[in-house]
Amino acid sequence: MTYTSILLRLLDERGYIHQLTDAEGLDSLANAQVIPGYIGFDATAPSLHVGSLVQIMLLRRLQQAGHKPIVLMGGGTTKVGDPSGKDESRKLLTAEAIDANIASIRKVFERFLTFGDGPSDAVMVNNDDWLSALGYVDLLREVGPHFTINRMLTFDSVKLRLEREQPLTFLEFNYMILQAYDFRELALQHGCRLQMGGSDQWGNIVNGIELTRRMNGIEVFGVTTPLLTTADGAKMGKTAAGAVWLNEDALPAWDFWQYWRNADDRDVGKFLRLFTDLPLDEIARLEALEGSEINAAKVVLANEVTRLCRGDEAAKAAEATASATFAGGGVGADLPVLALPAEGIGIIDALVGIGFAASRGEAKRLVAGGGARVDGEPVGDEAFHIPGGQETRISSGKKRHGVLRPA
RNA sequence: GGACAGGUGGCCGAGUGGUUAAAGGCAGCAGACUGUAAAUCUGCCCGCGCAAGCGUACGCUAGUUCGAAUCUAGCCCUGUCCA
Repeated sequence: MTYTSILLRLLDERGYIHQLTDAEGLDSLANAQVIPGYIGFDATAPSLHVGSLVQIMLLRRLQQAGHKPIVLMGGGTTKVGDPSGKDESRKLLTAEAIDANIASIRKVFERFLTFGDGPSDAVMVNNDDWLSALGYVDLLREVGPHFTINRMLTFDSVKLRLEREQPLTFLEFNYMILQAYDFRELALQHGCRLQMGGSDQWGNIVNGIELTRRMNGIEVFGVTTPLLTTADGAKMGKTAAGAVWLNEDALPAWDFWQYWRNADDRDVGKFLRLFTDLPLDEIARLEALEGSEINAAKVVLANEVTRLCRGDEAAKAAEATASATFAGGGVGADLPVLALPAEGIGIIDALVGIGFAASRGEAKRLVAGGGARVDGEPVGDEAFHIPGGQETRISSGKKRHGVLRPA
């Protein structure tokens, strides 16, 4: 359908919409009022990673369209221990750890959203505030009658596990009820009318909509985003170094920038639309670049995403490092640095010390395989000694570079 | 509580007494080709050691054996069915 509201047009043309519960209803509501809308986030780690970036940008778009983003932190659900990660039971986090995680995660949201008291200013809430106060019997009486086991069993999240004969605990089974309860609570407390989330959240969102209507007669809406994978089918956000964290202290800006710079050709347009504020005609131009020219578009992508998430300076520094390192064959300021002792250092120790190899064995294999370079020259001898006294460039493969600098 | 089937390296999954640091696949790393892309081909892929080798490792704990991922007992966990 053709949307008339600024919000849905914006979301549609930039590729955020996978499913809508009631497109027309939401469209006309968006024309009529400022919609408070929320997305829930985990508080299991001190930083979110790239996998959550679509949702964060979605809240940003909501605000750009004049509506009110609500960031729901799952402090209460995290307390129980998020069971969604298959069979391994996670360590339960202490309340203090969860609060610290939330504070840390908030720093990233402050870059993407404007917080405050105004009508379209963002707010952050914690479901611990209401979930922890719930009594079990009260919850059962209040919410229990609105869910049938029959229907709960039909949800994909449940059905798949049963079909595969994988464990599904009662805790997990109840998770959807708590999430549904969140939506109703936000509708009452904040006038929230919209929940957004990944496509895997569809069931939970629908439950929340049902529950809110049944208990309070309020009509609320849901939007899901497509499941984001890279063009070769992998989940987003994994690299050699591990997850691509959004927080600066969890992943240096240089590595963050590199992640985007190395995007698959086929993903460039999609990423530009989802993760940057560039106008669509500009994106269309960049996306149309062919052959090696697309690399220019990747640099723009890396710059823009890094700027949003880490700030302008970080983005500029990363780009400068990239051109010095790759185009100039020199060393950029953002590269990792290892102190070079006056007497020099062995190649193996250097590789391990700077973090290019996790163990000495791995470093040796790297050297044996021809992947280790010193000042651009391949080193094939694991006994190779790097002399001290002068700044030296060390590399693992063609992409990971570092600097040995005299102490 | 009972019967049966299971628990193997980041993941999946072979392996029923020595030749098993454990097939194969996926993921990952590196090389070649390129454009810091993809695809393809090649090599690597527990730790320490230059090496011989040593240390860890097949749910946990005790045993049998010259020798165990493989056999025995107990325990823990998961699934299916029964109560």
